[in-house]
Amino acid sequence: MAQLKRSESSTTAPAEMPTGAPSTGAPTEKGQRTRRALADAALSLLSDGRGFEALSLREVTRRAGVVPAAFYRHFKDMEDLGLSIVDDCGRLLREMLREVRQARLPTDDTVRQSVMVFWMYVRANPQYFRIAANRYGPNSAMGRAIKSEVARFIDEMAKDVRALGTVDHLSERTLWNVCSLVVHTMLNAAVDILEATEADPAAARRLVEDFVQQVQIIFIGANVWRDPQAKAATAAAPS
Amino acid sequence: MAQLKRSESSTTAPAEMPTGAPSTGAPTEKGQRTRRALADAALSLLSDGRGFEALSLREVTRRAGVVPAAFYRHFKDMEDLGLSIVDDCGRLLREMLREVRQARLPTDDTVRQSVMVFWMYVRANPQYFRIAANRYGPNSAMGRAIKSEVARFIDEMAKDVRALGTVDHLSERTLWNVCSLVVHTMLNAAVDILEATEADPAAARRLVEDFVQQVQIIFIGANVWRDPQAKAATAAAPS
DNA sequence: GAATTAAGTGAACATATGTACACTTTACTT
DNA sequence: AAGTAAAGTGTACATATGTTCACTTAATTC
Repeated sequence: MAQLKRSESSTTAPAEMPTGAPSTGAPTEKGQRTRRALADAALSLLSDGRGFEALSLREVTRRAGVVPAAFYRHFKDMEDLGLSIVDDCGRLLREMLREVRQARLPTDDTVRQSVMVFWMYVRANPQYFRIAANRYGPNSAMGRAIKSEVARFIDEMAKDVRALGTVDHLSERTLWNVCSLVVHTMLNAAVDILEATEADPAAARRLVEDFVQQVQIIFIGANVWRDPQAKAATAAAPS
Repeated sequence: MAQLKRSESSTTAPAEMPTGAPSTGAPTEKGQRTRRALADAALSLLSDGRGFEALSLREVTRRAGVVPAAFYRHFKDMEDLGLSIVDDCGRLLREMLREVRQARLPTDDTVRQSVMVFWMYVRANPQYFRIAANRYGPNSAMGRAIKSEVARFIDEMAKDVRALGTVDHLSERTLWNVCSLVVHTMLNAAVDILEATEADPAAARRLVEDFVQQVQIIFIGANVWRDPQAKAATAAAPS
């Protein structure tokens, strides 16, 4: 349930055959290479500021330097490709989280330091953050997959923040809410920053600073927040 | 500069001829009607959870009950249509802001009450909020237009909040940052809520509550925040 | 009511797309 | 080295798209 429903085509390995058959079935190395080429082609097209839905199969194969028919050797259809990409993206996000986790620091600096790790990842893998812009579109399988991946990310982050011991007064739901706010702000920022970074690097740095401040404000708010217990201190309106 | 660069085809009126010519040039009533039909068709297609870029001209005309060629009597191309829609959307947002402004209330309840107005608007005009999902895609004219419209919205909101007199300690930039955070959170929420509202109304209400809490936390954080003047109280890291 | 202009139609075009099939090439296994 | 299955090719077809043009219909103005 909490696990992202992975498509048949897991990205890295071909999901080893359940029945023995050890001899055949293992995909060749070149196979993996063009598979990656297709994914990269899609990502590069996505980087031109277009939505995934606006991509055509032929376009992708063209960019990958392959004939259209070859596509089907690797993916069932475009949707399958999309899911595979989202999968990779999730892996990256989780790796990033792990890195942030390792960098234990004095409390209030944690935010800025974490943002710097984030920013580093964004610059190193722009394509993967750009697809965050496709995170809506509920009826598309890709949109759903991204949402699922983001939820997972929020879950892990909530656990991490909880472990810091600085938010003991927050209920589970409130904490999750806070983390959700931070993550979505982060994804928004990633897209904006990437957009600016090519045109005006100085503006991009300013955006990063703004993002730092936003996250700091959120955490300040979270620290001060008191969950309503018994008496409703926060809500007085009847509606 | 601050004004959204409107396309040739302003939505409501045909931007009266510069030179006199008072007799001809006025578009007929039926003309306006199918023009609206086209926009509505696009909106309804958008509501299926697809991105604007994934819409085809023929699809729109089909849904509007018009032959493809008729499209060109009203819009130069799909991009033109998109800009027109964004324009309408901006009008709606500003109307919403005006309504929130009128409802002056005890300070802390302002948030909840404002959110309720917002929520009302979302339910009344789902289509227009759904297109917020298309707010990325920097290279598309539509994406840029939406961004411009959102920026305008943030500007007005910042002015309103400033007028409340509860954030005198915040610098312009910090205030703008806070409002930006709120607005983007609002747009995110709108999309999520609309998605849920059809499948599970109870979940939708919960999302609204979560959104209320997020905004409250942001404003609490903003109230506590102190802009660094001279001594840097917030940032101690060298990097 | 005739004239004029906007709005809508139908057919046609060149082009792009997704998918299928039989085929050749490449790489791995024994 | 031979055999086998995967990976890649080329061609083909049905379908969808954007745009055009000459045309009919409807509305507005004099």
